[in-house]
Amino acid sequence: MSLSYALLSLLVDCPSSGYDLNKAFENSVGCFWKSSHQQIYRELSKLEGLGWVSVELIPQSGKPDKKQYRVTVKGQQALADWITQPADINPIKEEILIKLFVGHLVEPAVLKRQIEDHQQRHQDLLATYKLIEATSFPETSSRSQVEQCRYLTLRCGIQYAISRIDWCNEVLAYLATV
Amino acid sequence: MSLSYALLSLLVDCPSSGYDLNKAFENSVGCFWKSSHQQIYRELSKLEGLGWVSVELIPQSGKPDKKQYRVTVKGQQALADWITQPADINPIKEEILIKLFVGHLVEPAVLKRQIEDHQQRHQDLLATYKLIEATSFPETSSRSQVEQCRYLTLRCGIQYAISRIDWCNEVLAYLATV
DNA sequence: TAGTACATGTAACAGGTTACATGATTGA
DNA sequence: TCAATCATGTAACCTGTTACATGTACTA
Repeated sequence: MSLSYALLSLLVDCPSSGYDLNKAFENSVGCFWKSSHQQIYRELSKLEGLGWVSVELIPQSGKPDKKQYRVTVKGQQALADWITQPADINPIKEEILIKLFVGHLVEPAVLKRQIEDHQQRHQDLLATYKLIEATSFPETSSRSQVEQCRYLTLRCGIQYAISRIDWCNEVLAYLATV
Repeated sequence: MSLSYALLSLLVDCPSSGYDLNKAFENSVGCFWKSSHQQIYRELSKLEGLGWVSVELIPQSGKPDKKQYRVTVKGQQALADWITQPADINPIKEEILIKLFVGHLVEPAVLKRQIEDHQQRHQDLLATYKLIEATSFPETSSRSQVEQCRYLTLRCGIQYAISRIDWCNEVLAYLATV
C-alpha cells in the first residue's frame, strides 16, 4: 500500500505520467522509494479506480500518448490521513549478513571480496547522493520548508550509506587479522 | 530466494524445526533476517523438494510431532555457491521518508509525532541489541571466528539503529525551528 | 478458565520481479 | 544502422502477509 502513497506524494507536487514517476524514482527521489515501471502502471490504475487520481490523455507528436495523472481532493485527503497513522520500522533483511553469518563455510578471501563489493556499491551510492546534495541543495541558499524536508530525506540516504561503509570497514579490519 | 539461504545458514549449525527457526528469527538472529512462520514452512517444503534438506519426524509426548530439518551435502554446496555470488544492495524504502517528503500537507506537530515515534522504535530496537551484546558477547571473552562473524552481524544492527536515531535528531532539530 | 507455549499447516490475497510486446524518434 | 529515449502495457511468476484451523499441556 505504501507505493500508492509514494506515488501520490510525487503527484501532489506535479501531475505526471507513469513514465515520469519511474524516472523520478531513478533520480533523487530514489533515496526514499524505488519501484519497477510495471508496478507503477499497475498501481496507477488502482488509484484511478479508487478515485484518488484523475487522468488526462495528452496526445504527442511522434511519441505515444501520455497519460497525465493528477491527485484528486479525495486522494489528497487519503494521503493526509495516512501520514498521521503510526508506522512500523523496517526489519533488517540483508543478504550480506547471511553470508557473514556462515562465513566460516568459505575461504576468508571470498568473504573479503563480498564485503569489499558491498562497500563499493555503497560508496557509489554515496557519491551519487553527494552530487545531488551539491547541485540541488547548495549550502549558501536558504531553504523553504518544503526544500528543507526534501533535503532531510536525502540526508537519510547519506547517513545510511555512511553507516554501511563504516560497518564494512569494521568487518574488513577483523578479516585482516584472520 | 534469500530466505532459503537464511534458513540453510541456521540449519547448518543445528538441525531444527520450522518452529525453532521462527523463534531464532525473533531473537538475536532477527537482526539479520525476519519472516513469518507461514513463509518458513512453505520454504522448508520447497527446500525438501530440491533435496537441499532432509527431514526426520520426531514424535513427542503431549506435543505435536516435530519435523527436524537437516542440511544435505547438496544443500551445503548450494549455500557455499550462493555466498560467492555478487549481491545487490537494498534500495531504501521507508514510509517515514514519504511522510517527510509531503510533510507540508499536515501540521508540523503531526510530523513531529511521527518522527518521535520512529525514533522511539529504533531506540527500543537498539536497547534489545545492546542487551544481546552484553549477554552473548561480553567484552572480556576472546571470540572464535564464528562468534566474531556473528558478533559483526549484531554490530550491523546496532550501527543501523544508531544512524536512524541520529537522523531523527537531525529532523527534530529542524522541526523545532519551524 | 483463560492465556501462553508448543507445533504444523491451508487459503486467499497483496506486493514485487522478470520476461515479453509494441512502435516512433533521435543521436552516435 | 545500432542503441537509447520516450511511453505504455500484459502474463506469469515469486515473495510476503493476514486470516483461519487444529489440538495438547502448562501456568496464573
